[in-house]
Amino acid sequence: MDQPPGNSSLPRFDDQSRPEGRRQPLHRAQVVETAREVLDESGLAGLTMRHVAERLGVKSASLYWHVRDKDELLNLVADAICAEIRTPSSTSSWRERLLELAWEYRRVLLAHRDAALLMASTLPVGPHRLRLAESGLATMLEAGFSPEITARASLLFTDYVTNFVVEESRWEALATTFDPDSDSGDAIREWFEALPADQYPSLAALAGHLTDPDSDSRFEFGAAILLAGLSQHES
Amino acid sequence: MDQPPGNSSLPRFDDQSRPEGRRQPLHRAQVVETAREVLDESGLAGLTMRHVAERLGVKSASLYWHVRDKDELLNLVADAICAEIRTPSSTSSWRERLLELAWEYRRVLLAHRDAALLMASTLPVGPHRLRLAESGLATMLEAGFSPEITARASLLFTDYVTNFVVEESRWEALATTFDPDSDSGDAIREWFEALPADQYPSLAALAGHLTDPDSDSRFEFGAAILLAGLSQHES
DNA sequence: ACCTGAACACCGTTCAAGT
DNA sequence: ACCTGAACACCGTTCAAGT
Repeated sequence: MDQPPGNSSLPRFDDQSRPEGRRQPLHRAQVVETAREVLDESGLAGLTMRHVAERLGVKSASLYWHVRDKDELLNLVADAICAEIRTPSSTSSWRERLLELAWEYRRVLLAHRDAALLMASTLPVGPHRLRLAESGLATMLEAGFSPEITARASLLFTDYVTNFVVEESRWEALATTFDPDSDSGDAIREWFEALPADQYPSLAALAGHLTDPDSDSRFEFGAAILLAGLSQHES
Repeated sequence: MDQPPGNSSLPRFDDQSRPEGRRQPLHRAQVVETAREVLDESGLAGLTMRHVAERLGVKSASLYWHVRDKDELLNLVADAICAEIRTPSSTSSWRERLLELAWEYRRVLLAHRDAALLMASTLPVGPHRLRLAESGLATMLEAGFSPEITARASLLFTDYVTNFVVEESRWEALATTFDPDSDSGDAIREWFEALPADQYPSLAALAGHLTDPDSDSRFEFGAAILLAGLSQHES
């Protein structure tokens, strides 16, 4: 295991303005698309330059002509996934729009294996991820929140969704590891219940709730907390 | 780069109950302590079995006698770091106790390189990390919150702190990469300001606030939002 | 009981060389 | 312009063998 990347550079996404005239500009898009397929099948740990190259019928060294390094490829894949996000219309209240945006973002993250982990490992610098941020910021600015509150709350909200899905996916993977048959995560709950009650009385008592598999409901709960806290700052 | 680990098993931390009589039980603690030193010096990406072994004057294969695998070692290091957390006393209100716990947890995370990333990559199954969770849960239960709200809010709060520090550290590393001299992150702010204003008007306008380097203030803001939202559920 | 040697099956990346 | 061969400098982990 290694550390997530994402700290190396701030790329520009101006690839639509190519030298023109040539007719193999598919190549870079092909690499990204293939990487997305590898991610879906093998997860982030299985997304290696060598596997992507192999699937393209090419040697791994060839990828470095199309892409600066693996970090850039990960950024491109992350942005490609975020292209699926449908930004909410402007007809509803700021609460409804933020809530809709949160559910929509989560939906897309859950649609691709390890997508949340990829977002957490990568800087939000692609056009579609910027579009997601822009949507949240614009919603709050229009609602009359101050620039400072808007900026901070928007980061808070995006990070909430991303990290919720990271934990949600990790929990699901763990539960199926320990309970290959049932999907209820009983083994994990029993582990909490078996904790020494003199040292960890609350943990043992709340084992059932801490391992609650209803992640939709848990997601809604957190989002509601954030929105309620945010209302405090409404102008 | 690889994917964070943490999904492999649910260890028991009962190492104080050893077979007795022998007198080299320092070994495992030595390995963990050395790994913590390597983490502090080289970060999570530099924390490899081979480096830990080398620093101990031993071959990497030897580590596998003391530790099942790297994931277990990471769990032990994570818990060793969390041993530094001083849990707040019970004399104050639930708000004050949760807030104090959050600041204290963040303080410890910031005291060790990549500590937040390590917590995010690892399951909270060690005794000191359980103690941290127990403290938050007990605080809320005593304040009269329902078991369900307590469990969900406590997870929300812990994850908030962890992920805030992950982002905070990432941002700091990025800022010093682009502005080696100044610590103000000017280059990143300018990158946001240079975004096409017709597509990303809010992002460009809020560039200054989005790159605000006052992370103490941003941390306080998020914690206040969570506490305010939580008050809604007070019994 | 503890450690080593040596290997296995991987990584990301570079670079001269081919076409 | 694009790809290959071959290497470099790494990884985590296993396992027979030493002491």
